[in-house]
Amino acid sequence: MNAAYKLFHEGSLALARAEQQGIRVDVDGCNRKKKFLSRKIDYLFHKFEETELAKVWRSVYGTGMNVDSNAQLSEVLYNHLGVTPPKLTNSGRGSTDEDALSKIDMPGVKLILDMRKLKKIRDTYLDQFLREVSSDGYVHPFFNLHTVRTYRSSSDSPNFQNIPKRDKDAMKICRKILFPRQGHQLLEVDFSALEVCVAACYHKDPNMLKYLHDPESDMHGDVAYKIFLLDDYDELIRKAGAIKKIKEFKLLRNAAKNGFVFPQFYGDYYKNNAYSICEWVKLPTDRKWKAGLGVKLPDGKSISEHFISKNIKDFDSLVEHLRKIENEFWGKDFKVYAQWKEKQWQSYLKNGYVDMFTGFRCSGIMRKNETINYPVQGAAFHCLLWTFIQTDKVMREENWDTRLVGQIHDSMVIDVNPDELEHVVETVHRIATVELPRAWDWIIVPMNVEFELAPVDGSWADKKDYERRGE
DNA sequence: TCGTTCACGC
DNA sequence: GACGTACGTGAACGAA
Repeated sequence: MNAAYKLFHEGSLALARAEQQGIRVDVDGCNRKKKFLSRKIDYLFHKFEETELAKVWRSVYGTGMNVDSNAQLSEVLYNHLGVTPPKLTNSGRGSTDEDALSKIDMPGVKLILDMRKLKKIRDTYLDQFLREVSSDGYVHPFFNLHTVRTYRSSSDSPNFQNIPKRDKDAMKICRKILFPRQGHQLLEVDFSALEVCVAACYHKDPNMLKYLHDPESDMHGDVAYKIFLLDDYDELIRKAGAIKKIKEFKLLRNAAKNGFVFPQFYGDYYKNNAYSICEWVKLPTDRKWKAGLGVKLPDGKSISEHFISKNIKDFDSLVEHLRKIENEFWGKDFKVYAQWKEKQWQSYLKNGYVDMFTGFRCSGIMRKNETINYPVQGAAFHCLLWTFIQTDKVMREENWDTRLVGQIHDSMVIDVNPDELEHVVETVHRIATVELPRAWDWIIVPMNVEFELAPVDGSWADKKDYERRGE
């Protein structure tokens, strides 16, 4: 049987068993949270009605005024109140997304943003759970393998793959409602840097392989050194143990990782990176910098003062700085990676398709970045799916009481019987890190997984890092 | 009903 | 020298 077909056939059966199992919802808690949010939204709306923005809005639209209408908000803000749009939508009017509104210093605008956050939680997530919960108190999210161009999965009814995580308040409200079966606990298993690992299997860049093979090395930290010119702090960083430990450096490392490295891998370029980096370190992009702006370094010095001392005095010189780093990134540090990207594109232009390691083929009209990203994104998910299938198989063969309940592209969620916890963890760890690379010889880098565990009868919001025994 | 905008995940 | 993140689901609006 064709390998790609077999993976998806077995995958859909394993995912169907997870769907059938489902996740317990605290319906009463969900309703209470909804009421609480509605009261808060009402309160914010009353406060909003006192603002100048609301008064002008009502004078323009009368009884037709609708606070949920972005078209109306855009009209009032940019055409009646004379605010200059910080950015435009695709169709050319002033944008009202969070990024744009957060740049406008008006009390009414702030209240709109606050209301939006709460409405998102209530109307997208809580309503979805209440609508989809079955009479036994469980939701059964669908996991589809037939909807996505890259041969990843999708999820719906309810969507289990976009529940808030980064925003801690939203995370708690939404995840405190999701539970395992009585007497069980939720375990989440995450592949570390899965897409980076799979990409490295395609391009085989020697420098990237070195990073992935050496657990002591730190690519994001190294890039942070370059972007923020941290040589002066070298001794401090090494003495304290790591750039990952001191919170000021940790922020710079995150800025480098999420503002430069990952966007670069996905095909973004230095100017966007400069905006993103400025957002991370809280530097203005529209005026000359002076000492005292932005985040602080551990010695109390501001990032702006530090940049200025390195002759980076404003946004434009940061753009120029990042342009050089980008050139070095692809021209020197990851030259072989860059060559693979070009080869991949040329191969698509010649053949009209690109293939994945896992036997899938993407064809049709693609842009350059897509020919590069699709095979990586797809094959990365297939690593998770293979692990999911094997775990499901062992679960049934050994008659576990534990059940797989969901999957989020590079992680899986398991409803565990506490008596079986250690065995489950060891089994999943073995399948993901030993059996997977053995089954697929194209995997030429070490595979790693991390575990998070919630207490018995705890919610999905209560998960904490979990160390395997002997680690 | 469908396109657009917005917001959440990886 | 210019160009320039990928993949989804779902809610709400508003025009057709």
